[in-house]
Order: sequence, then C-alpha cells, then structure tokens
Amino acid sequence: MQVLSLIRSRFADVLATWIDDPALLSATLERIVPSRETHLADYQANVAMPLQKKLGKPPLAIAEELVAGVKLSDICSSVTIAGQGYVNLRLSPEWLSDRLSEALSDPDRLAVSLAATPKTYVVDFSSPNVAKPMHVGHVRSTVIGDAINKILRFLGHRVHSDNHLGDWGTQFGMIIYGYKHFRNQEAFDQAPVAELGRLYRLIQQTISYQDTVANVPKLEANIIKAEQKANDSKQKAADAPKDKKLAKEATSAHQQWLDLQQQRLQALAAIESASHDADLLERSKTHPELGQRVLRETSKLHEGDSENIKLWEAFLPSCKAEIHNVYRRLNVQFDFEYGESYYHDLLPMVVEDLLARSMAVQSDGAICVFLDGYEAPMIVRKQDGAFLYATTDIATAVFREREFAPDVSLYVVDHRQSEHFQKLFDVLRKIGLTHTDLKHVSFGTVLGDDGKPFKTRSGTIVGLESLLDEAVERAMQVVCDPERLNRSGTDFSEEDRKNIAETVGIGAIKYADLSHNRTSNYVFDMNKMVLMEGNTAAYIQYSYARTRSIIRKALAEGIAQADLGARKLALVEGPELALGLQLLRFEDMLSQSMSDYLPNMVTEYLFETAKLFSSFYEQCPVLKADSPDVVLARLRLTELTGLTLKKGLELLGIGTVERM
RNA sequence: GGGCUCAUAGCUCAGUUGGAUAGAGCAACGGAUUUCUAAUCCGUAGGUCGUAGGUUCGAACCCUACUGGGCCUGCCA
Repeated sequence: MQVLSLIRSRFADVLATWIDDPALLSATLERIVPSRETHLADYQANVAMPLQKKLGKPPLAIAEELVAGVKLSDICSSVTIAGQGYVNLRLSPEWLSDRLSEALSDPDRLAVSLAATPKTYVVDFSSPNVAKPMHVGHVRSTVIGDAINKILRFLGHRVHSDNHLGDWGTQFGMIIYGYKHFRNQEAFDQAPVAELGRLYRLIQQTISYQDTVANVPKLEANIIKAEQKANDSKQKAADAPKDKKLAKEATSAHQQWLDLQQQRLQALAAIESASHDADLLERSKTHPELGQRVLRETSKLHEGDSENIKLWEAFLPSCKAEIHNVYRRLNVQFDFEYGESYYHDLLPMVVEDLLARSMAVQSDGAICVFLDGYEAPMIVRKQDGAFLYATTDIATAVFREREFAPDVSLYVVDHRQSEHFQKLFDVLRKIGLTHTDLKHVSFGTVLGDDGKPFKTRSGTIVGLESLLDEAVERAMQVVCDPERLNRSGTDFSEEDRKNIAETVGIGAIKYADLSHNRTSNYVFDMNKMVLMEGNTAAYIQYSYARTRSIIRKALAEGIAQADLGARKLALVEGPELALGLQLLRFEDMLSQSMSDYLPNMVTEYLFETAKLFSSFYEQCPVLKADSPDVVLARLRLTELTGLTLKKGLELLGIGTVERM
C-alpha cells in the first residue's frame, strides 16, 4: 500500500492550484512525510513555512487554507495545525484497519504493488576473485547486492544479477606458477582448492618478501631526501616565525621523515622475522623476481598458451565449486556468472575502438584514456600488451547493453574503487551508453576492533567459512542453553537445533552488515553480533517465532486459519494502532530504501516493527483478551506482523524459524 | 601536491536527504516472570552533533575555512 503517494496526491489537488512550477510542486509534495513526532501525528506536511515567500502570506494562514481545501476525511481522523505551520495528520483507525485487512488477504505480497513502470536493472555484486579464499570483505558486496537484487524484484522490476567473477587475473598466474614449481601432488589430488589456496599464499608471501627487501634501499634514499627537506622547512619556518603556513609545512615535512623511518623499521622487522623461515629464504633465492615470473604466467595464459589454458581449465571448476558452497550457505543466487574470462576475446576490439575514436592514446608504452578532472589516466592496455580490469569493465558494460539494454546498472563494489567507476562511467557515456543510469553502489570498509581493516591478530585475513562456522557455533550455544530451554519449555530435536543455529548464526552476520549505512565503514565485532540481543537479526527472528507461537496455540484451540485472513482488524488500543501504522508503511519503506539502495532502512524498519510488536505483546494479551472479537482482531494483527517480519527478512536474504 | 570520504552519548551506530524537545543498541543503574517463548518488557542516567563563520522562517544535514582520521592518486582488481 502506497500511503505516502496517496496522501501527497490529495495535497497535490490543492497545491497545484497555487504553484505553477512543476519542480517546485514536486519538491513541496516531498515535504509531506511520516511524522517523527509520533505523539503528535502519523504523517505531517511541512509545506506552509517554505511557501510563505512564494505566496506572500504567513505560514499559519497558508496552513489554514490548506486544511480547509484538502480532502482527507476518508483517510484521516484528524487534520490539525501545530507549531509554526505544520499540518498534522492522524489516520483514522477504520481506514488503517481496512488497509491492513487488504494486506492480510494477500499473504504473498502483503498488498505491495508492482512497479507501475518496471525498469530493467543489472546488479553486479559479490564478484570475488576465485582461487583466493573468500574473506569478510566479500560479505558486504554479496549481502548488500543480494538484498538490493531481491527487493527490486519484489517491487516488480526486471533484474539481472551478475557475479562478475575474477577468474582471469594475476592470481591465476600465481597459482599456475605455484602449481608448476611448488605443488604437493598428493594434497592437490585430495583437496585441490585447499592446495591451491596454500600455493596462493606461498607465492603471495614470497613476492611480498622480495618487494620488502627491494624497497629498503629506496626507503633509505627517500629518508635522506626527507631529512633534508625537513631541515630546510624547519630553517625556513625559523626565519619567518610568524608564517603559519611555513610552520605547518615544517611539521608535515618532519612527520613525513618520521613516517619513512618508521616504514624502514617495519620493513627491517619483517625481513628479520622472515630470516627464521628457511623455506621462504630458499624460495626467494631460487625464484628471484617472482612477481615478474607470475605476470609472465598470466600473460601466457592470456595469449592462449596451451599448458596454462589447460591448467586454468583444470583449476576453475573446483574453485567455483568452493565459492558456490559459500553462496549456498548464504542463500545467494545469481542469474549469470560470466566472469572476466568471458570477455577476453572482446578486449582488443575495445582498445581499437577507443583508439579509432581518438579517445585513447599511447603514453609511456601503454594505451591510456585521459579524462578531464583526473591526473591519472585510465589505462586500457599495459606496456607488455596485457589488458586490465578497466578494459574488461568496458567490454562487460557494452555486452550488458546489447544483451539486456538496462535502464539502471548497479555496481556493488568497495568505495575505494569510486574513482575507477567515475572514470569508467565517463568513458562509457562517451562511447554512447547514454540511456543507462550507471551507478556505483559503494560501501565502506569492514574494520577490526582496532579500527583497521579486519584481520586476525597474526595479521592474516580471516576466512569467510570459519567466520560463518563461528557464528553458527555461538548461536548453537544459545540454542542449547539449558536454563533458557527450561524456561521456554521448548524441546528441540538435534535437527531443529542445527537448523535454528544455522539460521540465526548466518542471519547475525548478514544483519550486522546490512544494518549499517552501506557508505560508512563499520567495525566488525563477533562478540557483539552473537550476543543476539538488541538490534540483531535474532531479535527479529525471535519476534517472528513469537507470532508463530501465538498462531499455533490459536489453531490448536480451534480457531480456523481462514479466520486469520481477509477480515476486519478493528484496532483500538495504542500499541495496536502503533504496530498497525508501522505495518502499513511496509511498501513506502521498501521504495524509499531503493531510492538510494540503502538496505539499512529495511533493517531499521524491521527492528522498529519487532519492538512495536514486543510492546504490543506485553500490553495486549491476544488469546486471553476480553472478547472473542478482540482475540480475532489481535490474532490477525499478530499474523500480519509475522508475515511482514518474515517477508522483510526474506528480502534481506535472512531466514526465519517457527520456533527458537 | 591533487581528489574522494568521514567526525553525533563511555563503546558501536541510526538520523526518512533542511523540519517541532537529536535517536537506538551495548555497557551502567533501578524495576517487571502463578499470565500467549525473559533471545523479552518498563524506567533512570548519559550530547556544545570536531571547531569557527555563513546561507534561511528553521541546520547534525547545504556553503566556506580550519583541525583530525581513512581511502585513492599510471601499468593489481
């Protein structure tokens, strides 16, 4: 039910006679919103104050004319003026009850309408590099993208979800090189992905060590320069003691000098700790310039070298299978999974096309597109002839345009790539992809409790699988807590327990991610997450289970399922009305959350709904209410609450259980 | 150097895109269970929304400057 647009259209009937400018009219209508002051109003129109200049009247007079003109008597029980000119609306309980009855008679969609003008979306999300173990950083793109995908579909749009797998990049050069030189055949035969993961880390570690060693002389040279600069600036600042800018420069130069020294010490410490690792030293010695060797393997793969292609084809299925295990567990599906490799044959044409349009030029041996407003160009072909992700991204967008002709193309990717996407979109528009709304749905970094990107104490990245396992394990502890089981009088089978723990544990991880505004960084704290109290998935899942518990008892007491739907609700008490009003807002909330692709608006809504239900639950007995009519009305409200919570969680990719 | 971004309660975060007395969870404190699941509820305390200006009927939100953090800044994705 689109309540907001209905109310706005009533106001538009009056406002349109006052305002000619359509832009101003629609801006004015957007000032009609759900009220924050719930003790004063359900909805409020903040339109009188901004119109005082335009109409040349005091706001209170405008508000009075508005209230006199607008037709709301069927919807509202009261329309009043307050403060400097706020128009406060209170919905009539009858109208509210009727709308909720409609939702109840449509349990699949809860009377949420399908988009009047459906759009075609491409949603690009998750997109991990295969052959690298997935870690917590991959959760955000996967979970946010999946929620957006599911919500847009529910709202009636055509959505193509694409997992743009990194299946063609440098990491394959790494594991191919590793496989050729360091593999443990027995381990590979038994568990190929684990062995490839080991090889990946082995190569990574060696390259990083070599880079560190090679970097020390450069650092030392820079330290000397920085020291000189620091001294010079200090001198200049001392010569002109009143110049604040020079003083600031001096501190900054000094700081840079200190930073470089610190970096050198860190590098030396890393080298020192590596010196105890005989295998590493040996590897580094026998495979000098490993980074270059790895790149060579990658370019051989791209050039079609038969041995490397064969290895790639051998590795890919098991790598994909591994990733799909995670998706299965997270209940995430994609329509397509073409991956970068799919576009490889198109890349030379992309570059030729850019050259033909004179958009790309040679520079330092690479082929680059220079764009206004950016220092660095977008490189589409490297010196050595290899293509980059920018090239692939262009090819991918062109392909999607031809295949789907999307109205909107969403890229759910880390905010660190925002400049890349700005450049990419700039190029895409220049080559004619103008009718697609290209949007980087960026998200912040997941941090550890030290405020730095999430890692364990030893510094290695935490694998996603083990993270999920831990959350499920912690959920299991709560499920099996004997005191709790005794109190709630529930008796779960082993299978029930497993199911509940999995649903609650995975839900906890997803919810923690989704409940933050996607644009901000957030601190990942397993301890808080698995408390399963307060603003968590478990709280909402628990509220849902309580609605089910009441419904089960009602059915057991002989109330027919048919009595629960499609009948009048007749809400009277405060907690009933507050909950009912909240349930009425489901559709408005969903569209609102998709106007800027913010799933946290959905979690916020569900949490609020669950709280209102808990409050209702405490204050309004359902089965033991005074009269059979009230019992039925409250049962229906309980049923609709359950349906709404379940649907909301489902749209976020979070499951529910009937008992917990 | 340039660009992007962030700064809100002790901690972790919301804040419906400029509306009324700035909210929630956790932690702290005090209450509630013969009553539909206490993974719950009710209450208390906690804030100069980084600083200083500006814009306007009205600013946590927009603009400018400053302070401090993060990220990006030509051949990884």
